[in-house]
Amino acid sequence: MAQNREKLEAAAQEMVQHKGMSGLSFRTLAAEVGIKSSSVHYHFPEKSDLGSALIQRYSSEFFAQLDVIAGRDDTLNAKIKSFIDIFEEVGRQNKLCLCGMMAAEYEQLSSSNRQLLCDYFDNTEKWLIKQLEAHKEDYESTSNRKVIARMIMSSLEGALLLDRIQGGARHIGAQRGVINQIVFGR
Amino acid sequence: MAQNREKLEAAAQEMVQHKGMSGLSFRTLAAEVGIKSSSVHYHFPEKSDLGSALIQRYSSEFFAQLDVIAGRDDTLNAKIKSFIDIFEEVGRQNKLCLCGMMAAEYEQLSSSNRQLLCDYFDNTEKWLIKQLEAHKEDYESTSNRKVIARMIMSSLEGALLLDRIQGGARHIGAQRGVINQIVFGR
DNA sequence: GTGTAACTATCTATCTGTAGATAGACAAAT
DNA sequence: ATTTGTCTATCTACAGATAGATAGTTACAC
Repeated sequence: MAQNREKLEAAAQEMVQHKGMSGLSFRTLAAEVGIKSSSVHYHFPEKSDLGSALIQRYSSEFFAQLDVIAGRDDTLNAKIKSFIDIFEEVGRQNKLCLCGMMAAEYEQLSSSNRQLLCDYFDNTEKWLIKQLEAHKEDYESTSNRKVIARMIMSSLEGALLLDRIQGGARHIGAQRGVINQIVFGR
Repeated sequence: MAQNREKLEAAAQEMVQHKGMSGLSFRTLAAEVGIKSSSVHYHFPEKSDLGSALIQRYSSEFFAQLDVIAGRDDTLNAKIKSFIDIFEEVGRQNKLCLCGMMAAEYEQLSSSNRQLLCDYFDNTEKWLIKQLEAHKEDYESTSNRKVIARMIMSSLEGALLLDRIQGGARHIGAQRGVINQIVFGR
C-alpha cells in the first residue's frame, strides 16, 4: 500500500512536532501506522532520510499556505495577521513548528537536514521581506525590512516554545500586538 | 572528591545547552569528567535528578545576574540592554538557553522538571515586569507590562534558536532594536 | 587514643530495554 | 519477470539503571 508512506510521514511529523526527532523511534512510528519497524526502513533507509522528508513536507505545506496569502488582494496588515495565524494554530495544538523543534536539535542533525532547515528559515525571511516590499506604502517602520522579517520569525518561534510550557497563547498573543506596532507604527 | 559533582553539573550543562537532555548520556558525561557512568548515578540517581539540578543551577546563576542588573543605578534602557547581553553571550557560544532547550523537550520531561522550567520563565517574566514598573517614567509603550515582558522573553529565546542555525547574531541583533522601539517608542 | 560505625565516592560487572539498521523470504501488483 | 511493500529474524550498539565490592574519611563512644 503506497499510502503507508504518507501515513508514516503524517504520523512522524505529528510526533516530531511534539517530541522532536530524538523522541521518535522507528518502532513507535511503525506501531502508530500498524506496520513493522523494518518496513519503515524500506521507505526511509536512515533516520536522516525521514528527517529530510519531514522538513520538505512541512516546508512545502507551509510555503503553499504563504503562496495563498501572498496571492490574496489583502492589506499588509491582513497578510501579517494570516502569517501569525499559521503559528497560532500550531500552538493551539500544543505543538512546535517542526523546523523550530529541529532547530533545537540542530547539533544532532545530518548536514543535509541542516541545509534544509536553513532553507526553510531563509525562504521564510525572503517571503516576509517580499511582502513588506510589496506594500511599501503601508510600511511605517524605521528599521529595515530584513531586521523586521527576522524579528517576526524568531519571535513567533520563541512564542511557540514558551506557550507550550506555560499553556494558552500568551506569548503568541503578545507578539501579535507588538509586530503590528513595529511594522505600522502607532 | 566532592568537586566531581560540580564538574558533572558543569559538563552536563554545557552538553545540554548544545545537544539537549536527550543528546546527553550518562556514559559520555562520565567520560567527559573522567569517571564511570555508574558513579554519575551516585550523584544523580535518575536522569531527571540531573535535569532538576541543571535547571536549578542555571536558574540560580541567571537570577543572580539579574539581581546585579536590578541593583545597579541604571536607566531602564541600560537594564534591558544588560538583559539582552546575557542572551547574546549564550548565542555567541553557539548554545541555547538551557531552559529554552529543555522547553523544546518539554513533553519528555518529568513533572518536577516541568515545574522548575515553568518557574524559570515565570520568574523571568516577573523580573521584567518589576523593572518596567520601577521605571514608569521611561516606559512609553501603549501595551501593558505583562505583554511586553512576554514579548521580550519569547523573542530572545526564538532569536537564540534561529541564530544558531544561521550563524552570527542576526536575530538577537534584530530583537535588540525592536525591543527598544517597543519599550521606548521612537 | 582506639575501635567501630556510618558516610562518601568510586569501582566492576551486569541487567534489561530499546535504538537504528540489515538480510533474506514472501506475496501482490505491474 | 520485476518491482513494490511488507514480513520475520536478527545484529550490534548503547541507553538508563542496579547490585555489590572497595577504599578513604569522618564521627563518636568508650
